[in-house]
Amino acid sequence: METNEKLHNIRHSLAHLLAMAVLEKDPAAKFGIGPVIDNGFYYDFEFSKDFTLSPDVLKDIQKSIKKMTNKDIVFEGKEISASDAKKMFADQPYKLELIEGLEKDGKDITIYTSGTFSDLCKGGHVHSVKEIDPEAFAITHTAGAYWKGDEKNPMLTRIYGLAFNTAEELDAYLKQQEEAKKRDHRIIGAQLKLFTTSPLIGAGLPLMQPKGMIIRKEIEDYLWELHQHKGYSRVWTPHIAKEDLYITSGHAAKFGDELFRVQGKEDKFIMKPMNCPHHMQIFADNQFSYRNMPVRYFEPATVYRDEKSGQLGGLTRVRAITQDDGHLFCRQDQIEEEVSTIVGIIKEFYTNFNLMDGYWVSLSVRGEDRSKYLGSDEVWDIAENSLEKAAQANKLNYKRIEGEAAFYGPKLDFMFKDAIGRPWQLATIQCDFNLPERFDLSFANNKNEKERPVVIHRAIAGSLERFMGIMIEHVAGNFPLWLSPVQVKILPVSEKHSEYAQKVFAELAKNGVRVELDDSNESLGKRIRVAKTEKVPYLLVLGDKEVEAGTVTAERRDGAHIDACPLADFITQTKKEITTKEIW
RNA sequence: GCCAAUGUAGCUCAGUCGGUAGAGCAUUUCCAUGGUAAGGAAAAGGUCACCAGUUCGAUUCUGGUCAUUGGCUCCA
Repeated sequence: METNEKLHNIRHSLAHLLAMAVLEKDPAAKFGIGPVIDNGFYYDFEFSKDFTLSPDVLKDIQKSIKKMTNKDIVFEGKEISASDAKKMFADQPYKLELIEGLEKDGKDITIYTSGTFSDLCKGGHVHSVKEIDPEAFAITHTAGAYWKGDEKNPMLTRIYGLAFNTAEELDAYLKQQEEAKKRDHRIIGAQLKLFTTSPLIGAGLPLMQPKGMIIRKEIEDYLWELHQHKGYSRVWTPHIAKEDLYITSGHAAKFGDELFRVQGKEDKFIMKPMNCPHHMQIFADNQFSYRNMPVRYFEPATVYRDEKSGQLGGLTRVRAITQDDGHLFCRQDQIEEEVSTIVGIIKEFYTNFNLMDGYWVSLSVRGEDRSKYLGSDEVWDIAENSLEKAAQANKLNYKRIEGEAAFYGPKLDFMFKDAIGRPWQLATIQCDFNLPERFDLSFANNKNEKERPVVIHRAIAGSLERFMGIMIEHVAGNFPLWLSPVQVKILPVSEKHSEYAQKVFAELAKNGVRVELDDSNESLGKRIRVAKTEKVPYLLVLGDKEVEAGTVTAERRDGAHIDACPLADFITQTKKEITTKEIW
């Protein structure tokens, strides 16, 4: 705890020093705020019009901060009146705004002085900047950031810095960042030829290469496998629909300029941004009774959203999103059981991908601004309570989060942590009393009256693109056998062994193993190297020994060896590992 | 969308203070028939992202567009 506090103080003090250094370069700079963040600190500035913050200037700033840490600069704090503070920061509009805010809230105003520089600040510094190790911090990069995080406000320039107790910790952090970069799904995706992009196709519209498509298809098939015996039916809906559909559903008003619009010869269409209204039309085509409920539809469907350009990247944020979408229509008294079934599917799915450790669930409910949501308080209360009960019944590690609900209903959002600890929102279960109302959906209850069904929206993987991107990074390209685009690669030692290699290849392929044969005109060492960089799970090197004995010699990606294994045994074992989705 | 950086061969990158470009890997062909992480040689490959402007001349300078990256904002 004490070391944490010290580190916090170092980072906070460095933010002050950063401001001091900036002041040397641009005496007329206006100051925003300079808080401590994970791994470091930042400070927001508005620079003079004629000042440019070049990379060289940034280096100079870092140099002058390092010099400061040699001096015995001491932080001294004192409480002052609002009027004094306003005088003191008369030429600092952002500071004035902060002072007025503090004054309004009746809070104390303190300033901290270090050398010739004073800043509005509630404290938490080192005593003297000499305590800061000049080798344990770095000014890293700049970015634009809206004042107070509101895009209506002016954009300031944010300077980021890293800071740790020791130079070793800084080094370790930088190394870890490098490791994370090697896992980047955009880099691995290009190396392993999983997907690509083209400026002619457009931003946020990645294309699946054959190898990427194998992974995607396996994930999709697995998802369907988890649903097909639980009462779900596959449906399919077109990619565009008339604008009226989304006016009725309320999505047109909600999504606004994020909708891709398609002008037909006569009608206005919209590229579907979600599938719910479509699935509701499928439901509406039937005369269901209470005996038929729940009715469950499943569709891995691509939807289109015109996300802001600056928001797009890789597979994790795209404009063509394929959801493993499902909607089920049920009676109110069935919600809890249905949610439990879905939770079961989610647990099985994520356990199999080794992602269950450290998960948590957000029970996302309405915020204070009720104008953002459809429907009455009464209906929302029922929906929120049903989800909470289901969360409790399933012993989910959940937290209630205000203001995170969908506009039509509350949700259970599942957060999972990947191999390097980054959290991702993936699965979601949403309870909806409102869209059925808008589309006037009904079934016949046991009194033969029309009753309104509840709709549960749910996605397990969330988006296939995003899930795939996360998986690539989670396993760093080392896919489990069942997901690997190439499961086994055969390398004949020389041309003499080609015939046997062909035979082994044919046997494996016949048994449904994804197998490649590399009999190219390259040295064996070269072909092994290529196979390793492709992260192929099993490598079979076949030479005189194997031909003679009719066996295979395999090396597993993790280094395990299988020597002189009869071909039939290798096939049986590989097939078993594939069907059980074994992870090693 | 906003702030900024970047864009040279399929990939990773040199280079040109304005006179139309080069390496390694990959590709193709030939030689070598190789037992666990790069055998050798040759060839081919570029409208220097795109479009304007300045200039005798632009890959290089200026402006715009597109794309990518890092942030901010957003993510039903």
